[in-house]
Amino acid sequence: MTTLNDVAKLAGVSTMTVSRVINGSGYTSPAAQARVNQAIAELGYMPNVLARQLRSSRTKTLGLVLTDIANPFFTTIARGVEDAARAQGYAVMFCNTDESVDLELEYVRVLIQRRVDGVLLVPAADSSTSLDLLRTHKLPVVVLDRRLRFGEADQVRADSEGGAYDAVRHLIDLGHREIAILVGPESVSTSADRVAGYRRAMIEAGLDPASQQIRFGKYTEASGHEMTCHLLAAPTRPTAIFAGNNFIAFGAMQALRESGLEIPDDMSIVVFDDLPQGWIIPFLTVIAQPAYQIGKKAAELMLERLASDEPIEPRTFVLRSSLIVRRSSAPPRSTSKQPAPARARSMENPA
Amino acid sequence: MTTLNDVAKLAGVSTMTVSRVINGSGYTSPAAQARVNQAIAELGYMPNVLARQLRSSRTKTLGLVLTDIANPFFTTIARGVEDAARAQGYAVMFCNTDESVDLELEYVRVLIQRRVDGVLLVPAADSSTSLDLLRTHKLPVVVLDRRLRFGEADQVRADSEGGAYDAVRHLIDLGHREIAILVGPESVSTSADRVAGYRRAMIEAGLDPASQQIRFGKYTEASGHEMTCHLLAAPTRPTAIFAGNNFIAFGAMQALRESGLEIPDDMSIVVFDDLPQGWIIPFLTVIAQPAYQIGKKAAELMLERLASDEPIEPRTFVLRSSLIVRRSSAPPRSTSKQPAPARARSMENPA
DNA sequence: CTGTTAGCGCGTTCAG
DNA sequence: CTGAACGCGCTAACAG
Repeated sequence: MTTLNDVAKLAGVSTMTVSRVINGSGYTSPAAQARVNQAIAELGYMPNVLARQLRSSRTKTLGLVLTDIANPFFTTIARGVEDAARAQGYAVMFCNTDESVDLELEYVRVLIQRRVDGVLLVPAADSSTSLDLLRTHKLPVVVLDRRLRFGEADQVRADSEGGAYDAVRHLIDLGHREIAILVGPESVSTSADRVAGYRRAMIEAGLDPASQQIRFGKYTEASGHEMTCHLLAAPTRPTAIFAGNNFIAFGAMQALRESGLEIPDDMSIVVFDDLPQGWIIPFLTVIAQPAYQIGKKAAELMLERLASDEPIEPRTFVLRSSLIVRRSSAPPRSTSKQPAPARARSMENPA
Repeated sequence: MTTLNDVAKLAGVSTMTVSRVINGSGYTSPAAQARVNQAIAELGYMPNVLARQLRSSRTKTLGLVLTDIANPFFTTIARGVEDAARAQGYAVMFCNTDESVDLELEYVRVLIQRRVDGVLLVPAADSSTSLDLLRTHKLPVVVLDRRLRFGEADQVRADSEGGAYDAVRHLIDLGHREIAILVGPESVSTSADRVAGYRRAMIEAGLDPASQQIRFGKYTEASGHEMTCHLLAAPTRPTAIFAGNNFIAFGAMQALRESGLEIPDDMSIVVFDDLPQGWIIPFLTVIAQPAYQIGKKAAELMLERLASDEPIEPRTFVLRSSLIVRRSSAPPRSTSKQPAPARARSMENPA
């Protein structure tokens, strides 16, 4: 590996002059600059960022800890983070926790040891240990997608409560009265918030949430499948399902297929989470979250904090999510009493 | 930040003893170990990996440069890489080139400057500059998904030629005679190989590839849409489309919908690339690539090379891809002359 | 078994 | 405008 020293020797100057030329800091004579630049080109020299980082104790690297990068929602968030980070010369390290607190903690340790400048975190169920550790080491944190019960940190997420309200309201407007909701772990805020929005819509419509099927599981296809099977085995079958995320919806659809039930004829389905345009025959009625914006905004908050000299008060951004009506939701077959038209709040393909 | 020195002072030993305890290298007395460990716990000390890296000039970090992490094929590869890397204490830095040679080069520069130990690369169209740069800096490279025309490096990819042959053979067996193929850039090996497999199957069946529609574009939805529109506007319309990847297929399906054409009644479609189980109503007949295995194998080759003292000859692994017959392919409507049954080579849901 | 010395490659500080 | 000295935090190579 060629070093600053090699360049300095070849150019016949000191290492400091080379350093100054590279970083454009301080004063250097045009003559020196030319010689240095030529030496750099000749040697194919590339600065050792490691040494620079050790010296400055800033790595220009962010850690992004999320539950599953295979989920397009998080993939899109990741792109938002990366684009915003790269724009300011930051790199990103990705970590998949698979919703495991232990893995999360392990990754947080790795990120601390690698001295990232900040961590963007989608906290698993109970991430207090990770967050404590990060606070101890004075690393700034931005919490993504989920609400934080305790502690202070910047937070960016979509409006789960409002989105769920819109989704359920849509189903009620279509005439549904028996509406099941399938969400992830009760301890994850998105689950709780989506159930809260569900409850609000039901109560507002004079329906009793207590008589409905509200199920907590995991945000996975397998869990969605299992919960739906239980749902269908129960004595009173709902006419509509509100799935807490896209994976749960996939599992639910699989279970419905196995039972020979058609969507939306036998069962309407509305999903929290959209898929990228074109990934599926436009079919699912969804609550679309601004995933890219969530990632971008989170990275920007972090970078702003890192760039600021004065401490910044923790900020929380709740981005709007929007109902997109497609073909998976329709009035219930038997009881088409109130054929109130669905009120789409967004275009099919927003620009 | 607490340092080795702080720990050493608190434990009343030298920094070297602390270092030895932490790394389990050399001899240390149990008494010293105990005192050091207690001091570490007391201070919440975490080693500064940066300094360690600077000293040892090994970062235990791999760079993964791919074209688009939004593509589930690459997402799955990324998981394979990450899992294999983490198993040996390596971290991974992800970079999205969006198929741009310039971005690729920029990222490769970043990775070199950050002194990653090796680079896993899905080369964009003509990546010789990036590869040259990597070779100059003596960084080991594993090339993923695509074939390398020149230069030597480890390579891991799926069998594009054989997979394409199987796909087209399947369509021919169904009775199709007019089969279009839509692929990515001609300069990308997967495009060329898939066309080669296509040609072999056609010729073997006594059909003339030259009379068929063979189109090169990009591996994107927009390109798939555009190519399909051209396809449909041509005087002779094929009865089947072989789409070079999933995004091209999405664009094609969109174009078919716009033209009011039904799949598979009016047009059969077979796709190179599967989606993760459950992401779509099981519908598309596909050539499934072992994406996770590709990523895992590539990372393992790299780690093996990094761990080895002696130089290792470049190795190439071509993994089998497999036909999964679903509902998007059927005999052509008009000319159901040879209703030869499709020979599925894989179960619908392989375990 | 333990400590001392030296230096990884760079940038800050302060003299020239 | 330029250079010399020093240290970021850690570990390899020697002593002891």
